[in-house]
Amino acid sequence: MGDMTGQQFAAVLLRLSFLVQHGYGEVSREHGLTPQQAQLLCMLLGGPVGMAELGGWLHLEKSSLTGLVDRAERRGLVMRVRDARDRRACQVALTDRGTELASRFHDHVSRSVAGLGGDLCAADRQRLASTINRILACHGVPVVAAGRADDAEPG
Amino acid sequence: MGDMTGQQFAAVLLRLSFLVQHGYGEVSREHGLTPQQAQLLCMLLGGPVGMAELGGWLHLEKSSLTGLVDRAERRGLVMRVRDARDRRACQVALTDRGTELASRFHDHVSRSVAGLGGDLCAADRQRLASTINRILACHGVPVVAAGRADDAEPG
DNA sequence: CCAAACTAGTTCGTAGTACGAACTAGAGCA
DNA sequence: TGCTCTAGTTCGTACTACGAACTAGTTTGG
Repeated sequence: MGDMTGQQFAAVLLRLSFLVQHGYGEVSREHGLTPQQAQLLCMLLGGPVGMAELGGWLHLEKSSLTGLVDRAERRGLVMRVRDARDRRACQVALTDRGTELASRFHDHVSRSVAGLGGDLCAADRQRLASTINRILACHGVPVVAAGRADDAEPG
Repeated sequence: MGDMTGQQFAAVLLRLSFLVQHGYGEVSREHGLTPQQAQLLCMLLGGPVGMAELGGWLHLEKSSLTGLVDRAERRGLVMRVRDARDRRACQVALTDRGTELASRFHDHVSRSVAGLGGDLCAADRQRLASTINRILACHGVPVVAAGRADDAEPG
């Protein structure tokens, strides 16, 4: 149990990440969403966002985002709001139905993912979270999923 | 810094997982692979595996796996080996080219993901890994990615 | 021994994801 | 006014994933 190779460390992170993603996908599916659509909705929970910014958050090319938003719009979950200042640009906003679905999804997926660490004691969870937060901070993760850089400052 | 809500805990795990997946996708791309193809190749690094088992590991329906293996086979990365015992079944094995690519990818992605925790001290990395391992063990993660349940017993 | 039931994997149709190149339209500046 | 830049869309291609229906082998029960 002495030193750990980088490979071992990486393998652990990768496995956790695949586990979390799998859970995310399952919950999405239960809500009739693809993981990408679910992530989009969660990004919008804090209010309307421009296409360009959204593309940055999701690491998507603009053409990919157009398609994602198109499909969500067709389903009545989001709408494009033309920007009055710059008539080329538009903001993407949740519809009422989208807001409700996004909230339910966010709630459900949070519970589900939090449940993964169910058998850790509070101290372990706290330590885990704070170490991970240190990693995230170093890699400029302002927002990734399930409710942007939300109003929760753990530290 | 007292108690942490489940939501906060979940958000941290989700962000880490999206960060790791993003890195995984980038490295895949640099090797001319999709993340799915890369994961498939890594699963095969330990030797040929039957379609059914592979589907379980990757959480894929059999028809999805057929397609994934088809495309990898077309690219000359894997091949189907008919099972002599049960002539319905087949094992998927890496070709020489596939083995080389998989090894290079695995090496690269391991370095890249391990690098995410670069500014943690050895003790922190060790503690992080062992806590995550506890989570993984409780959720029966025998193998997820980047080199199955490999010959490395960290504890 | 042979038919019925079962299993491994494939095929097909559909929907969604993601990209890059080419394009439209509006904004901004000389 | 014209030139350039930028926001987003369109289009064509490749890939992902699913379920239903199917093929071909295996196993089981009469």
